[in-house]
Amino acid sequence: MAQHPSWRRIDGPVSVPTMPELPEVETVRRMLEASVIGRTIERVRLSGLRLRGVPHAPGLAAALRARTITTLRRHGKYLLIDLSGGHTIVSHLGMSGRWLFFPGPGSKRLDHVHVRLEFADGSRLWFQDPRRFGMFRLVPSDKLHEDPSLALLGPDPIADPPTGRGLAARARGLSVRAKLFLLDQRRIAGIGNIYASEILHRARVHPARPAGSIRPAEWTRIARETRAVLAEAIERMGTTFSTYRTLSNEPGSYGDQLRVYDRAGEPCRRCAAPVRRIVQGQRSTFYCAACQPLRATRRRRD
DNA sequence: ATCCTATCCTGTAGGC
DNA sequence: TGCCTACAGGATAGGA
Repeated sequence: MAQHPSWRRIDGPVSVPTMPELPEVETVRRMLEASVIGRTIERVRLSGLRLRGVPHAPGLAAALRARTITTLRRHGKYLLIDLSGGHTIVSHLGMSGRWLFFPGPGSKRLDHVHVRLEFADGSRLWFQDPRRFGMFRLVPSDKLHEDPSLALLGPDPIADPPTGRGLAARARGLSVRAKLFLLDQRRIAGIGNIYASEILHRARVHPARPAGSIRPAEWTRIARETRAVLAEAIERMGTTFSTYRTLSNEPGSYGDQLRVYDRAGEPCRRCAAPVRRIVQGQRSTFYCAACQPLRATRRRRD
């Protein structure tokens, strides 16, 4: 995959696109990797507000201080920031979380910043999250597998690309609907509401199909489109809606590629039938009734 | 096993 | 122009 220019080291204030699903978190990971590896935390300021309804652990600031960032990893939508001394920051962007990196010293007035890390050279890394659905926790690195949020996660589809055979095996006998199957982080980690609709549209599988009724050839398409959609979205630095943009940071451009998401009533890009919106699990699903029949039909080519 | 609802939150868009 | 309300959704707990 071609190295995107924005993944190089950044010289201006940096933040990253949302809405955060796997491709957006991977974009964050790559951008931070280019900026913060090897930096040592000198000062820590916390907002004191709860994230995801949970207060910061006592001693969090002290535990972060004097630690050096060694590695940035990702599993699904979780970003893992390894520190010297054997601890790892487990972070999740929730709905509105953002990481911001400022290469130089200075002060900036900004609302909803919950964690401010200042490095020895004056550069700064901030975690901002207006809606506070996000997560920022420090966990012993050797206990990550016991972490309640991480322990149950399914395979990451980038590290461990799904196959039709594998998905079909996991879906055998299940009545859960296709869209909710893809959304369930215990089955596959990283697919959110936008990409679930996109994957099923490209795979031509109706979102309300019971997972156990989906045929092997259809699972093969779902697996292939999962890999393709995620790879293309990462290439384009994710999906960004118009509200989000910063000075030196391009927004993700995958939004231009969306075929059904948020396009209710607009023509399907494949067959021009109007895109439909339904609600599954209290959230919107978008699909094309013509391209994604509710009943499996015989097709010329799969 | 699965479904449903509620919870946590604020910014945005729509109606009037 | 401003006020009000509905809506957006990731993870998770609890009840059916």
